[in-house]
Amino acid sequence: MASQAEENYLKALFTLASDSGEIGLSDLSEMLQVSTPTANSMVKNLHQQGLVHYEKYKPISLTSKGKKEASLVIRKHRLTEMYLVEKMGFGWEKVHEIAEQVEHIKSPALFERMDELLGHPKIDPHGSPIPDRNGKIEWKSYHKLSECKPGDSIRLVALTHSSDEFLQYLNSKRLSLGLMLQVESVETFDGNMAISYLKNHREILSAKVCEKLLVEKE
Amino acid sequence: MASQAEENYLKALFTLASDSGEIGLSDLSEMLQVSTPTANSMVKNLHQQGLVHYEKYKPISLTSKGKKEASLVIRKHRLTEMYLVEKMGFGWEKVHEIAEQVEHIKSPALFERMDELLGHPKIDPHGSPIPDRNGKIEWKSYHKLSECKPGDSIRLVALTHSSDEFLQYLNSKRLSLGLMLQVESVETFDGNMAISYLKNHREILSAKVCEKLLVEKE
DNA sequence: GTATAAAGTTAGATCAATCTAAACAATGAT
DNA sequence: ATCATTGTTTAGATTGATCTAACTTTATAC
Ligand SMILES: [Mn+2]
Ligand SMILES: [Mn+2]
Ligand SMILES: [Mn+2]
Ligand SMILES: [Mn+2]
Repeated sequence: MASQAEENYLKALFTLASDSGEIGLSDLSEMLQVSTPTANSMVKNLHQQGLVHYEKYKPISLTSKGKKEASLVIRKHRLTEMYLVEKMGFGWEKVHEIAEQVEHIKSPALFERMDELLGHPKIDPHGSPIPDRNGKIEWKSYHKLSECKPGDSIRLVALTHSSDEFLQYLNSKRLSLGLMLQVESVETFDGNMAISYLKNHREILSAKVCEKLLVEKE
Repeated sequence: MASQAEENYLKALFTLASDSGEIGLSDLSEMLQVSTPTANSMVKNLHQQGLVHYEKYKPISLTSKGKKEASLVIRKHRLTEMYLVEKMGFGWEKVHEIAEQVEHIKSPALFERMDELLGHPKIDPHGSPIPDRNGKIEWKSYHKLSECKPGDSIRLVALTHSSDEFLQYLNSKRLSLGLMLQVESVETFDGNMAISYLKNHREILSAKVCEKLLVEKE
């Protein structure tokens, strides 16, 4: 059974693989806030276990076994976040830290029960897909709000990143997933967008923010 | 912050203190399934932290600081068990193993929320008291079923031990906490007791079982 | 009271996960 | 092609939690 540390490395590798191209040791060590030698020795360990492809000085990647293991940890993480929000009333900005710990609990029954009680949710509170029991992920191709044009009416469905601060910021603007947004105008100079939503809300969102908001055309 | 291992030692020491007299290293090492030298070095470590009283070759005991810490871990354990049973539908025989892990999660908010959602329960699914936020425990003085006499009508309120097997056994006899029991007869030779309950259930319980069932006179 | 048994301690090793310092390899800029 | 920068690896140490083997102290039994 993978240790807590091993599970965190697998998860980090999976995430890095999905949002960048080649993974270097330094990416991994930075993401996990450990030194490169630490990451290096853990990668060797995971290699021994057949979970990562590794050759000296080459980029790192997960084997299919590794991908599956990683997906299952991510499944536990996201089910937990969803459970904390839906069943325990936590705000979406509070749940990541807790899930980071709960994801390591060894009890298939616990996560199966969360899944059932939640009605087999497909996404977590930040709009990220929840892998199924076999580690399969249904990738949706969403658009960034920043790519929308004036007049577009779209639904906010997910976030590309969900730091505490970003979530707090969205809270302060009353922005939440599922919301319909109207793009009023786009400033070509800096990419600022004016959007309106919820009857009488109107906000100017920076390009930096719009890049992180994923939307779906109805 | 106490590590997972440290928390387990504190909890073991607390439990040993409440159900035996003097605590020897061997009791501790046996309870935690580690070697005596391992327990010995951990006890020294906890002593350094002011959590246990320790002098070479003398019995071990928790300091008041240690007792409080231990109680708070037990609080987390029992709240978790209660939450799993009441809110997630687990059987009382399934929850100990999960709680053994969840009790180490560092998130006061998680346990506060469990407590609220449960309506600040005073006892866990096995009838053991849940310490309050300050680690205070309300000790109830229950009677053992084995001390009851024919004709007694009492309520089953707690268990002195709750191993998986014992809980399964109780399940098979449809015995659960809160139930009213009538003592029909007691066999003086071996202490076997005939009890009736739930309209039409009638069972002979061994002395071994009756010792582990705690009851309250209405 | 001494011998034996039980319980506790010390010493020394291991293993996972981490670190720093130093050496080495690949890249890419002149 | 050379060299500097960047990224990777090795070496060696540390810390927490564990172990076994050997030794010491305390308790128990004749
Ligand atoms: Mn998360
Ligand atoms: Mn984690
Ligand atoms: Mn328990
Ligand atoms: Mn535990």
